[in-house]
Amino acid sequence: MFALVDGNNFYVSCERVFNPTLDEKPVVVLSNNDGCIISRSNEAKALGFKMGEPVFKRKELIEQNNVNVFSSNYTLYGDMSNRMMKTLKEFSPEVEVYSIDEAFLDLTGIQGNLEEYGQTIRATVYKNLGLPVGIGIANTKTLAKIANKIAKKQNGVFVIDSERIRDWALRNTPIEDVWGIGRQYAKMLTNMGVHTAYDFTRLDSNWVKDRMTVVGQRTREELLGLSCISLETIVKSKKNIATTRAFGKKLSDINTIAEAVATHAVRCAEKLRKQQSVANFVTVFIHTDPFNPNEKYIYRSVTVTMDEASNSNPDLAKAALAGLRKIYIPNILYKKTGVIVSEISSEKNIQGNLFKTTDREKLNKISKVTDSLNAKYGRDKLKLAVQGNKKEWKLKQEKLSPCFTTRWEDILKVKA
DNA sequence: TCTGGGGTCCTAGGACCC
DNA sequence: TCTGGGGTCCTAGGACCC
Repeated sequence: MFALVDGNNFYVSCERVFNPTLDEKPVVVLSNNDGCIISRSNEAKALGFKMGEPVFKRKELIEQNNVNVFSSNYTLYGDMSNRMMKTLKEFSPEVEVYSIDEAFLDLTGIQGNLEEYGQTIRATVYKNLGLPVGIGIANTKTLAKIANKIAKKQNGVFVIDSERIRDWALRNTPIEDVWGIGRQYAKMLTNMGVHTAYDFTRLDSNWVKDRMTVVGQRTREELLGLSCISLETIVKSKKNIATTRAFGKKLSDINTIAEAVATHAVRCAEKLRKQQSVANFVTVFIHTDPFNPNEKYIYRSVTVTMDEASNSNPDLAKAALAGLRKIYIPNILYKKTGVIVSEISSEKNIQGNLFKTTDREKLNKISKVTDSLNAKYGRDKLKLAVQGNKKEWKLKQEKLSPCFTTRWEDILKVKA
């Protein structure tokens, strides 16, 4: 049996933990650059705020209802997430951290009533962290997802442990709510009269494979109660790593854009080092505002191959900046840039370059010192000169809450 | 004025090999 | 009329997830 534990309105709930005056009030959390609404309290959902909506389109609704608005504070949410996962690991030896707010637990061998066990998990997470979660339990991950959705509408825990309940759950799950059925497939299926998860299971298996590949076929099997997707408890190293951001305002000057590109490249290097990998390719892209109908949309990108795979800040920044110079066109207002590294392999066995003698020892030492200083004194305390100081490209974060759990100055003060 | 930022997997088709 | 029969590798594009 699998349990899917999922934080309710996770980002909003994290904000509420440290600011109880937000309880029972409409709250929304925005995406980077304060662009879209990406987390909503139940009260905000009731007011009609939609997931992913651009916030500027709902200014009025926000003001009329005194909605509390926050920039996203990933430092806080990430730390709360780690703490939540730690608590969950007390309840199962096998935990797959599926996303920042979700985890699958292997409940094989748990004695006694699973519904009660779920309620105990819920209560413990709430006691330890103040975060509300919903828990779905079933014998396949896809069914656990469905159970989780039902749990949130009921008392927080729902168990699918009989054919009768499975049947009922499938008949009451709209096809677009099934894990693995996205917008395109939902549209196609609805047009054919497939409206619920139950309808989907009635389709011919080969027909499903023809039109939705083996992935769709697996989803169907999982809904039927045949487990095809196993628990993945080992964190796999990433095959691509990206750092991309829109600018706070549109930019044209190459030097300012270069600061952003160098900083994104350094961020990629840090992520590589964290998983003990090196990358061979560095892709840089830059584009104008895709939403402005009055200007031509321009998107340019290039992939630079480095002489040797690397994870050092200067190597990646150098490659990324060389790429930027290739694609940059002057006198254009750009909106966003990003760096993506790929062809990732282990840092333990790097393929050397015959014509280059890299002092890798030295580079690694520099990286170690840089990482430890920055861990202690804050991100980018030690940085490359090309990363600049002006931060003109930085994103908007006008409504950021403090980093309550990760920064000494931000610790909550209580008056007694 | 204003619209996020990450990832993964699968398949078809083309280029190439013998 | 009729045009072999295997393979591999790579890429682009499309689907999905949070």
